Amino acid sequence: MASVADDISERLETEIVEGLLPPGTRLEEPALAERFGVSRTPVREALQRLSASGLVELKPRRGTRVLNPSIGRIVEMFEVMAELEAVCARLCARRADAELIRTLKAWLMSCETTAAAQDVSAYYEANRQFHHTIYRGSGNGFLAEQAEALHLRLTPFRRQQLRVPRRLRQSLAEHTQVVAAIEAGDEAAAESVQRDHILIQGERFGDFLSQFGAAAQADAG
Amino acid sequence: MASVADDISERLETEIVEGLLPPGTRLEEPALAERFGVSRTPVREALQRLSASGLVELKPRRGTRVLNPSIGRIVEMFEVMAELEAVCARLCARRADAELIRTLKAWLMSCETTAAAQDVSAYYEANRQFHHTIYRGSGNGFLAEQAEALHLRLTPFRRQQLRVPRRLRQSLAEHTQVVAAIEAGDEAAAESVQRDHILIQGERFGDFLSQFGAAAQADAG
DNA sequence: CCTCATCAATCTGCATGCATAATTATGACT
DNA sequence: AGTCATAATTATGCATGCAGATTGATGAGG
Repeated sequence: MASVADDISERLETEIVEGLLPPGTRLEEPALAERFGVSRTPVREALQRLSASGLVELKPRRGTRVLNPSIGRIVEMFEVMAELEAVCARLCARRADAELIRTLKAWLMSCETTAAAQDVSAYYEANRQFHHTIYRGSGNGFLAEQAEALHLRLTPFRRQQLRVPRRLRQSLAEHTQVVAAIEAGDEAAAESVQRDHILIQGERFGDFLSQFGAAAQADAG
Repeated sequence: MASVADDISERLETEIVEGLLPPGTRLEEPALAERFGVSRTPVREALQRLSASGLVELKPRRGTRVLNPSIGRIVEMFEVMAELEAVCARLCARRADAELIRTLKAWLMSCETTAAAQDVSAYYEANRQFHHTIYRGSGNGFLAEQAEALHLRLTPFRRQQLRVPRRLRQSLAEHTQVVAAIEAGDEAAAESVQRDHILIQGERFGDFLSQFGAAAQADAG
């Protein structure tokens, strides 16, 4: 049922998100076409979609490469992510029902257990589901989609974040605070806690990259 | 320099935004190809981009048509627009310099004069520039791009809004308030005023519709 | 008269070919 | 030897062709 272009788009997307295709990697149509055993046409369509979702950069007549944003750009994206999540949390506090709060608490617990078990990939999934639940809990499907899309887009740069165990504990504490605020219907608190929760990741990213100095400044234009 | 696909994409975009291609219109590749005097290939690419920017809907094997979202969906989009604008206004109040405030006041005055002159299209442009200035004034280029993109995407549905003269006067008053708040550095006021300014356009049915959940799925397409 | 099944016309998705621009490799000149 | 200019190679953008799916049109049956 899924078209070839869709399939290629998905496979490339996961490879980019999982870090197999690092930022800056050039994606040449003939090579991809041969690799997937298809012609260039569906490959081109797949690249178009990835370009639209902001994962790759498609310069006219100059080829496609995995997006390699500057540090400043990434910080900007985390800022927007923080604001989107803050809005979701606020609307969630306003509109959430008992069912959603139960789901939220379930994922919170899942985050805690996977973190305790040092299961990194399971923690990532639980964390993603936790945030996803808040997006959906906003009661605004469009907002949820936008948040999900940006979350995905930022995944390649969030990957290194939670290697620091102390940050992970603090992150769990913030999750608990957000759930409490949402359950209490405290919109302002939910918004504020969630915004800072994400903003810290942006700052952490800056700290992380500053270790590498200007080398990471390799801008894709 | 601009590729054929880019050109077609832009032309279709303006036609959709300006209402020449109403929501629900089917876009057939052979017809467009003949109309623009090119082959189907660049037409397909153009449609892909429009699909990515959310102006058209591209169902596999079932063709492309101008996006015709349900009322509930439009309300959701306006709600997100309101939140994005609110964030821009808040950051603008925090970071704006004298130069930006001068520009903002200039566009505000342009809005007033074009409104007084009943020049609808000129007013639209002045209004767009006014909001655009706030986006840029946020100091976050990524945020500005997102806001601009959503603003464009909502244009077909905002077109009928300001036909009501009373709404137009109120809109101008709200603009004045936002500028005042930004100039005073009052982040909370700027955020609040701007959010309501946009929310009124979406008619504030967000809370109402969220209670019904899937009931808002009554899609006309 | 209306509903449903079958068939023709049309459109979409993918493959392939070609011209042009960009990238890389090579050689001449300072 | 280093730098610049030139040529070969490669990739991109668009045109064209074909198989399969979808749309609607036509005719049979209730």
